[in-house]
Amino acid sequence: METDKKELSVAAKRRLKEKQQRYNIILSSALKHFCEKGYNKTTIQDIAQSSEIAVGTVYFYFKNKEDIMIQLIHDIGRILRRALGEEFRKKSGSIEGFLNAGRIFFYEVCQKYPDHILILMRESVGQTPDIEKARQELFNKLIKDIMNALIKIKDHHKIQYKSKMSIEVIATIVVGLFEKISYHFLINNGTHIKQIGEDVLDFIYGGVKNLIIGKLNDN
Amino acid sequence: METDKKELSVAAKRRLKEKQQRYNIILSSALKHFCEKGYNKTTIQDIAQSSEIAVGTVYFYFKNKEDIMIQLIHDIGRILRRALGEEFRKKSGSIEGFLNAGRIFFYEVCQKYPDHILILMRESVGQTPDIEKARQELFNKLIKDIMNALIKIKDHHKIQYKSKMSIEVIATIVVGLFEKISYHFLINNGTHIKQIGEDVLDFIYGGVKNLIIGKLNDN
Amino acid sequence: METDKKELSVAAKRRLKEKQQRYNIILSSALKHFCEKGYNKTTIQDIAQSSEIAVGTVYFYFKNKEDIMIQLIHDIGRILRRALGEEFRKKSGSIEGFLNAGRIFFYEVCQKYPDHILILMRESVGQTPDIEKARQELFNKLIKDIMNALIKIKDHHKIQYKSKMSIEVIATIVVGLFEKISYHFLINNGTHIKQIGEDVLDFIYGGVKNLIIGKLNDN
Amino acid sequence: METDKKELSVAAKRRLKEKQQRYNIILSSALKHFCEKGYNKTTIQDIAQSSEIAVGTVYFYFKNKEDIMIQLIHDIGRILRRALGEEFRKKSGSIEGFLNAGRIFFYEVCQKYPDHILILMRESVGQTPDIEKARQELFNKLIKDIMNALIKIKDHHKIQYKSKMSIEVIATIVVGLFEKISYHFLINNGTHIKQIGEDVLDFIYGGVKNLIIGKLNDN
DNA sequence: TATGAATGAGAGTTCATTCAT
DNA sequence: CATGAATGAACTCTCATTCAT
Repeated sequence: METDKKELSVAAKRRLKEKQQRYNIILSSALKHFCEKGYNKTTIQDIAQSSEIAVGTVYFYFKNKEDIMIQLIHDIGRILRRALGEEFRKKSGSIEGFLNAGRIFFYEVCQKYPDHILILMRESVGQTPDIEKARQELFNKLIKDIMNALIKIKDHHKIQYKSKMSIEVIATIVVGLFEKISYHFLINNGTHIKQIGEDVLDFIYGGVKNLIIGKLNDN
Repeated sequence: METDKKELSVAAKRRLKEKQQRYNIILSSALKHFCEKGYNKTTIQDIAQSSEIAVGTVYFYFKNKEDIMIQLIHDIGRILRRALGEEFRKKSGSIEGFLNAGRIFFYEVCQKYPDHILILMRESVGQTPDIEKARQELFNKLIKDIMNALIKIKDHHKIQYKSKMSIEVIATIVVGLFEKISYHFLINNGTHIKQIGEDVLDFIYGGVKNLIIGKLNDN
Repeated sequence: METDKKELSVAAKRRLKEKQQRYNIILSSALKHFCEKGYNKTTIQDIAQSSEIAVGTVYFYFKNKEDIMIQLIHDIGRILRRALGEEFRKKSGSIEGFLNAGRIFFYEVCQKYPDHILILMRESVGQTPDIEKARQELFNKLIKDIMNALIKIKDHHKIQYKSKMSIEVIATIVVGLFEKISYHFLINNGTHIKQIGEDVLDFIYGGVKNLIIGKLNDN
Repeated sequence: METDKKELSVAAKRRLKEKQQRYNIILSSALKHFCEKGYNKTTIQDIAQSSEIAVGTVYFYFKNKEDIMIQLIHDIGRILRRALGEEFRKKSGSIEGFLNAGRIFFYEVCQKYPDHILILMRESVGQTPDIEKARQELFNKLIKDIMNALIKIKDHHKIQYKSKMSIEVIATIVVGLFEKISYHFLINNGTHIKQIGEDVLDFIYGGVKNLIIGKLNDN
């Protein structure tokens, strides 16, 4: 009896695991196709076929095609924010931590998840209102994360920002800057990354310095 | 005979003018629809209807739907590069001219052509390979324009850039930065524009200063 | 052993009762959904969900979706024929009993089972051949019930009908008449029911009188 | 020149006529299929195929499948109301004209347009809200037409109706009665029509007589 | 040049039914 | 008995493009 129960439980666990796996397989199939052919040219058939399931099964796991893209954006958001959040926390309040987060994005996230970045920067743009909303929400969250980091920098380094908009401006600039840079250099060609990265960080450092009153003495 | 010819010539002129007008009407109808509904959701019938012509006529003026978007991107490119080019030429080589160009983009182009900017930044993204190509070419030209301006600054101010990539990095950053900033602040809401604009220019100025060796003494 | 058997028997009874309950829950869920959304727009998943069972379980109790509708029609038939049969029997052969049956349909069945009536009059119409068959069979039975009542009236009141078709015509008319009346007045709005009911019965009475030879003295 | 113009005009007329013909072909194809297989089992492909046009062309003439059914109902309405209206007008106000209209429906409309009647009575029932609306509207118009005829009878014969609802009740009954009768006898079998028709009219005559105060002296 | 009816491949989505657990 | 994930055929509808007039 006990073994029976255990076996059942094991079977249930396995089924649950399989379900989660299927979900992930569909998502990564979609990611691959969206990158290769674009969102519009990718059909549900394509996704089903390379996931080795029936078309209808896709609709068991996702509400519709749009929903797949939105979940993908959420995934990317989780990856990005976790990576940046960790780095912000390491040297909380210091400008170094801030620049390190940029380094992480540039050297690690973009290298490890180029497809995800491509989805976020290109394939999810201008599709449907709901996808646009998900994209915007993610960017707004990123901007807020960066604004929080900038506020901590203010307190830690005992500085002031030039205007009440400066924090939002810096955060927005940094996000746009990384968006373009990652797209321009990583997607088109992957050379001189080290040098580019350092230049970008120098640019940001210079930009931030020029929008504060006070000095960023490193501790 | 002569009078006939003259009459024909007048008629021909009128026809030519009408032809040009139709072309422009189609383009501006398309612009409007692409902004409101996006490229994919806009149909040729939509464009024909609001241009008050037949569907078939659209195909006399444009090869296909894709071609309309591409011509639109070319238009936007002409507007943007003319505005920036003029400004670069005014104070050629000086950092002020460089920053002024940014000011012009921010205060004039974005205000005057918000729909065009939206097309370039969002609706033309991730559609077809040829559209993507046109978009990329425009951005590359803008980046090159800026790189040229930066080279002139180098000569004029007698400075050096930190690395051989710096010029390209700065140009790319500036384009991406304006892309995000214009989208984030101008499209979403139009408040505090003056303050934001100055912060952005300060940021750029700081960023550039941090990527050069030498001083930007205003001659 | 015996106790075991008894326990089993109790359990079996309970299971049997539960089974019957499930069957009824499914039927009433289907009834509700068919009325609200129509037969075609109602899915098995809808029915399963509001019955709080799994989709597969529905197929244990019913052969298929069609079967659910057919059982529903049988149910409605049972309700209707029981109510009318009782009334016919009470004053067997008298025209009063005949009119009373109409009264019962109008004042009691329609009030108590508006959803069932809606199913019979609208939602079961024009769906599948088998459903149509079940519907027709029910109506034919009703017509036959009424024809039998009319025959008894003939014998009891010692009258003749004008033609050999008259009985069938009256029966058919009465069914169609109630169908439309119930739909028009009870489903759309429930006002003036008393007055309408009396008018309807007067109409039927006048109609019947005009199709017989002899007098309907209430002896 | 003139001949040219005339030829163009002729061509234009022909094209317009062809367009109207296509519209009618689609409508009659749909009518046929809806009767044979029912609304749900009929596909747009079916209709397109037997109209010898492409699927897309159907959507040039009709908004969607629902729209085809609704236009069909409108057609039926026009046929019915024209036939009845003519008859009502012939002997306006007399009970004979009223009964004659019934005769026309029974002996002519049902014989000439059995498929249309089947659509109205069965295939259009319980499909979509908009179809149901069109159906209801038609029946309501018919009921109103009959009510108007009954009012004229009141004035002409100088009679009163038993209650304020009587007119609406009679009209509703008559519509429902013909609905069922036509369906029961014409669709199932077409025998004894003459006898049935007379019985039905006698029934109606008796019913009406029993809901009025005064005498229906034939002028 | 201009027209607009016609095309038809192809898309997303639904859902009754099955069956291994 | 009950479950619910999986199926896949079938449907409606779209729309860029063509071409006879």
